[in-house]
Amino acid sequence: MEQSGGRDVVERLRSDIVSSVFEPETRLKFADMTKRYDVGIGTLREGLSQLVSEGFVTLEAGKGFRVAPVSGEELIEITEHFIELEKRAITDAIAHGDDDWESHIVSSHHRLNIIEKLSWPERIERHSEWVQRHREFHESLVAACRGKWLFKLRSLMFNQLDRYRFVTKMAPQGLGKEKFEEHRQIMLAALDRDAEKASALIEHHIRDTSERARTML
Amino acid sequence: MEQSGGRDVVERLRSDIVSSVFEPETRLKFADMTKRYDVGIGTLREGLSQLVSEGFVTLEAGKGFRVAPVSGEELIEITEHFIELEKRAITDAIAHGDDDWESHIVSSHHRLNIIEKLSWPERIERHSEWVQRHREFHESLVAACRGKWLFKLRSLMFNQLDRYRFVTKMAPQGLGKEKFEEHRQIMLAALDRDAEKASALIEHHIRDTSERARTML
DNA sequence: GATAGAATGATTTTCGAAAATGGGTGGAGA
DNA sequence: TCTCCACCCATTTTCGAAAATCATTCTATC
Repeated sequence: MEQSGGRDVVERLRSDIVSSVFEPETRLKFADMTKRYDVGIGTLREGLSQLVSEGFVTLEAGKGFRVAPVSGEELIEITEHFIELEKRAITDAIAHGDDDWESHIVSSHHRLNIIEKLSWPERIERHSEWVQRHREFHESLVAACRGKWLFKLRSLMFNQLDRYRFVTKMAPQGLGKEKFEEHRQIMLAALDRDAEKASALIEHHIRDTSERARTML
Repeated sequence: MEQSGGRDVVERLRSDIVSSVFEPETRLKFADMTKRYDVGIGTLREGLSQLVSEGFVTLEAGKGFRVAPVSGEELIEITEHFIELEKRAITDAIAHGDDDWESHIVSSHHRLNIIEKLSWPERIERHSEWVQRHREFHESLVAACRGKWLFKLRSLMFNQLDRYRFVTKMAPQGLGKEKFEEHRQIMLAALDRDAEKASALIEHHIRDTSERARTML
């Protein structure tokens, strides 16, 4: 089998930062990183550099890379930006989505469901998979929106929220069941082409999650 | 004198793309680029990679980097996003700006003025400087906005607009004088703490420029 | 004892050579 | 004539060694 190759080192890095494998403000030294991810210095540098643009990492000239800090203030700001962008995106997607769009929503929701139905220990075991599928589900909802930049910007904000969502995932279960139902409701509203309802549901879904995250920060 | 060092290779690259030194869709080969910018392959790759996140360059795995395409549709979308973000940013800046904020607006406007007052041939001669000072002026207006991400996102959109602004700059003069006055009006509204007026002026300023650019595309 | 400066070690940053990949040409077989 | 495959060249992508930079400790001098 072909080894990782090193093309998805960015994803692994982002995943590790989101999962707090590296805590905020931690220095990311090349000596350690190259061993951990089994790639060369140059490749790693390119990856880190990309994460700087995404806001996960900071770069101080001459001092190297660090994991970007987190704060309640920033969480609030990111949440508001995301909600704003997402509402516009889903409204447009609902207006212009075709059959492929609908079917992809259904399939990605199903994939998310499979993990969300698992027992608690199994679920945290496969947490990185959950992150991936959760991202894909929300992405599928707005996939049909024209507006390349609208999509880019909302994805930027969504990825940032992943960092903060993580803290709520490690908390005692109970909120899982709620979110489970919320996802279903959002899907149904989208398939029903009810933009108003889908927007409202998403707004509540996101804002509620962020609120909980903020209290746990 | 110390040679370039290679830390601002990103700015030179962006500047060359904005100025259409490399036309859209052009392949950016490392062999040529390393000679042109006098930096190594790795450094260049890191720079290109950053421009991918900013949307100036595209990267197809295995096929290398290309200058991102331009289109009237994208111009419209970028314009609307920028106006939306900029209005929020300037409103917040006007509400919270201090004396330093004001004085920096005045000084950067002055620096822009110096170039805008020049004769036509001199002005296109120093076009890259104009781009820089124009950016700094608009940036100074919103510098006091809290909201790190609001600032980031609006800057992303502003940089994209630079590409499209360029086509209008090469057109026969006449619009120069108008923009000259518009910049002054915007500055006065900001110093007067009139958020409504400043927002309206900026909206018109940007939308008008984009409209002209679109007809010339 | 305090401070500046030099020397040392750790880490980042740069760079070009080597490996991997893609595109294109030509020739053999049908 | 057309298709397929093997080869070759151009280009990208990866990688680690060498140079540059930053932080720290040690020493000499006031």
